[in-house]
Amino acid sequence: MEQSNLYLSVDCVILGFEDAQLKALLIKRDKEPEKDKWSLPGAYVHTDENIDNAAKRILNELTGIHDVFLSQIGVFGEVNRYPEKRVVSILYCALISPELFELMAGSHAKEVAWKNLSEINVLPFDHNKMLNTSMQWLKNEIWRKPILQNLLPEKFPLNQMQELYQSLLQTTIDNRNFRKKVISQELVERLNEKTKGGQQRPAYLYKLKSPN
Amino acid sequence: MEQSNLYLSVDCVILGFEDAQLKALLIKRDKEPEKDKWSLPGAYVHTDENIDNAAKRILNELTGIHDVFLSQIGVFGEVNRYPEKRVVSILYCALISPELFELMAGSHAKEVAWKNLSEINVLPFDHNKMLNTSMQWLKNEIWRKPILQNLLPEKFPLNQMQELYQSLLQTTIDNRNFRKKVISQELVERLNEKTKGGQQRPAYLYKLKSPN
DNA sequence: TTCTTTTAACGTATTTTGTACGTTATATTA
DNA sequence: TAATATAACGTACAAAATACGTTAAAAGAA
Repeated sequence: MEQSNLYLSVDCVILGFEDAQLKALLIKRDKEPEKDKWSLPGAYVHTDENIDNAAKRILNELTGIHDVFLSQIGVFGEVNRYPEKRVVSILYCALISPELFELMAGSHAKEVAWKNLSEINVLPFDHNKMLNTSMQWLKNEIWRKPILQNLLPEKFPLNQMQELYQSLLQTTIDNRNFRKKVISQELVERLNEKTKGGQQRPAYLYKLKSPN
Repeated sequence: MEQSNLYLSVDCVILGFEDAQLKALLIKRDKEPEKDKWSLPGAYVHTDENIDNAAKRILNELTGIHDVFLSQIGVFGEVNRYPEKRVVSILYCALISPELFELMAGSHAKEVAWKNLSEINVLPFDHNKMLNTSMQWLKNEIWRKPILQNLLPEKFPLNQMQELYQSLLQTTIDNRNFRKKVISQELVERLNEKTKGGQQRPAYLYKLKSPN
């Protein structure tokens, strides 16, 4: 046999947007190596398990998050990326709205928490590289519909959506051009409802248009 | 241990363009399963081997091709994609000009040959899916420079390049617009040479501009 | 030598897409 | 009802993509 002793894992970069801040979901590891360090949620793929399903399972077991749209975005297979064993990892990414999900640490996660991207420093293994790859991927894919699914609440005003895009892309966007774009590309649909309780003119609410 | 007995392989879709035809490089398998069938070149990744390097090594061992720019384009990990064992495969793709490379079957390849895409029917395992994924990837990536590196001869007339694009994209392209595009995007550079021996007006030769 | 055939080379007008930019409208609170 | 805060919107300009027909240079035939 040409090959053996190789392990396959999945790691997840789950990005969340809340209070105009971009956050990533991390777990505090409850096992070696790097025990007690914060890292991306990840675990081994079972031998009889489809990789996409493994990603969903692992994310759910570690963090309690379920039913999110996970995109496979890369393979991380450097020989020494993980100590002791050769572990090749498939990276998945999702963008979600933290307020829509309840966190529950499980399996080898001692804790789960959202961390502001700006506060995240050194992560174990090649997890920083994974985070960077995810951010890059996101900038390329952000105008496609399915990615937004779990990111915004069901109904939202356009300026909230615009702030989200600005955070993700790290730029400012002209509000008129932003409106034109999301409407012409049929990303959103205006509802007959407005925001309430603000201290100023209310805004129309929108919802994501389902992809055709 | 949560997982074991999982294998990692690499498969390669090598596309070539010759005589205005798009071709794929296949090997005749010299081992089970699917012995004597034509399939994509592929083999196991070694435990102590970087995946990109594995792709280069495997391609070279099976087909004799070396020094090509291989792009990683996907992970194929369905549980039953391969009989008997769980093998997850990483797919690599390259586009090359057949005339620039000499083929030499080796390792578990009994033969190597270019096959017109139109002649390729059922391939073993999920190799048809891999081929489709490659074609799709290619349509998205075709305007980026490095992909063309080994596809055209060193010097070529623009109409040859246009035919190539038309084959790959399966459309017709207006020749004036095509010229405008490749020049404005600085993909090519005109040489002070013309084609010879044709039975009509000679064409200027171009070369690929090296990426900055 | 000139005429015919074949393919190369090229420019302009139009449409579509993206960008820049300032004013008016509608709610709340004082 | 006046002041404040934010939502909503349209137009002019630039850049990119598309559609389209004519002239130019060689080879081969008459």
